[in-house]
Amino acid sequence: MARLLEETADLMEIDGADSFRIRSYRRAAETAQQTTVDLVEAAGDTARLLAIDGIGKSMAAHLQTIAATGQLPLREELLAKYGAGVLELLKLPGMGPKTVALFWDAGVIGSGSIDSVGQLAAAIAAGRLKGLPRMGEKQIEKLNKGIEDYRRSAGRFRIDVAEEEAGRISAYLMKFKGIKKVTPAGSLRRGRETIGDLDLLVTGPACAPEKTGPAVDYVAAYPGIQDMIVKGENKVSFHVEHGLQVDVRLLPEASYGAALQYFTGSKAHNVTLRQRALKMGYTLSEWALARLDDGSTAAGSTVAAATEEEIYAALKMDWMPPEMRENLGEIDAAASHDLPRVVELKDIRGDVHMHTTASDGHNSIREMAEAALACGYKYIAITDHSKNLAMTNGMDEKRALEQIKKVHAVDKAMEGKIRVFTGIEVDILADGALDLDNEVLAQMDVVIASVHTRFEQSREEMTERVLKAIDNPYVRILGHPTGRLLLRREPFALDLAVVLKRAAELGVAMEHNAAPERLDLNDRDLRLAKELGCRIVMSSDSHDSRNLGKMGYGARQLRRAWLTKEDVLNTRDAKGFMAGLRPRP
DNA sequence: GCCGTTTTCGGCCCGACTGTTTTCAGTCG
Repeated sequence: MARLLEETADLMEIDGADSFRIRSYRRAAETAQQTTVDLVEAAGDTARLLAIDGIGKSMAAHLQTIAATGQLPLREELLAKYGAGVLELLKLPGMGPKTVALFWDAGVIGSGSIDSVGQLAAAIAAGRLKGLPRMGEKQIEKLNKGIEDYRRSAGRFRIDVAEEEAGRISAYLMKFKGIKKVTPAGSLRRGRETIGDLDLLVTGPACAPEKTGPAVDYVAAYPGIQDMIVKGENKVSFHVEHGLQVDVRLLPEASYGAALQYFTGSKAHNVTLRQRALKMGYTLSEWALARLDDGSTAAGSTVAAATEEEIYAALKMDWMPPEMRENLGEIDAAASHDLPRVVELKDIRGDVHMHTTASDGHNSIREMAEAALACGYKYIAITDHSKNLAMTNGMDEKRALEQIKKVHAVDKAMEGKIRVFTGIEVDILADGALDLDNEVLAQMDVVIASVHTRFEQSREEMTERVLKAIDNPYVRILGHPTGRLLLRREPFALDLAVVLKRAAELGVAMEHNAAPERLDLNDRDLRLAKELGCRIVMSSDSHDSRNLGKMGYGARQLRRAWLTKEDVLNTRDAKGFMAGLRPRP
């Protein structure tokens, strides 16, 4: 639904529709993407749709049409007019709706075509763009480069990959005298699971207005740059390895808070925030929150600019963590001082999903325990794979029982500095049965059940399979519930709401697998899990002692889902954690 | 197309950068 609405908005823009009408479609698309309401189900009840912010009478009817037919007539109509290929054309850098419309009017691209990028490339090669308005030599060259970039563009990047790149660039920038601070903003700061491009804010004396020249030159000399996109007074944009786009912004220290707020976003959060500012007689930009003197100019006196806290305070709001800034109600909550205190990484006291050399891990039980102790944890559970996963050297019943003894030995050897629980990540077989006998599972402290095979099952089969697995009374946690691998493998088909409801009844906890390639459940599904009464356990799923420290990526997803300490079982001490798990039969 | 401590009509966020413009349009975030 989100995709159809978004594409309709794109097409309407090419068609020259009213921009505010277009905005409504985009807003509805965003809502469809983020809501925990099952829109197909809600389509039967118009009042439920109308209750959603940004959904009015027309949009509700559109949603109902999509739910019933899988199509939106307006989109079909515009696609027929301009050709399906224009949607791809819009993704080219520097290519917007006006340019698409220009090319369509000029016959450069045609209706019915699905390869508008190819058509455009051919038109450029044939020199058919010459003479069109705004199509000077440089513009055409830019389009050509845009096509090249697009054809090898990498799209989105995992949060850990983006963070490492940010670290490298920051280290380089900090060597410049006069640069005092480098802060990642944008979706990285908001902790999104994938990042489209990297926003880096830079400040210090070298970033003072009209004196940025040398600093800009230094930024532009970063050795990792593959090609330069933009080099201006306050902004340098370039691509680094794998096509990741980096936007570096230089800002004076006095504006740093305004800039950080602005470039952290999200866009939707900022739009709503600026509307609020206007109502209060202010205007908000990356430079400052300023008084709107007589409405004629924005040159009023500065109200707040140096820190985010003072800007939010001037707007009569509480400051909120960046992870919450998605325009999902946080602005109202901050204004009425009702923001929940979301969980923090330091609240996490134990990690109960990790592997050792007994299956496919790289370290011994003892090494994992020592590393976890160094992370400040009070307890861990050792949860190696079961025999069905032969490629991981998964354990059969006999080895699993031996492993219990080894874990007990290490637990004892740690002398109470850290508790080491026994456990298993037992495979959920294709029919929903578990891979190890109940007699063995009964002896494990932490039984995590996970799907690792036969991802291609139908939604019905997979849902039955998982329901059957969690019905087993020894299962205490459902591991990586949707099985996705970010940017590599889609989640398997599953009626998650049904599973979550049943898990809540049974007392089976949902894992949030914090490994940056999984982050499973995702933020929206975590919200849904909370709404349906599930408890969450966050785990690192470490296969190497060095990965124990990567829990922070998961913590950010929990914060994005507005989860509090109380919602997450492993914020409790060892005793409280075990008491919060499903009781053993 | 949505929405209401300005409003059921008439509003709807803000600025940087680029190219080809001689004062601005288009794109981007």
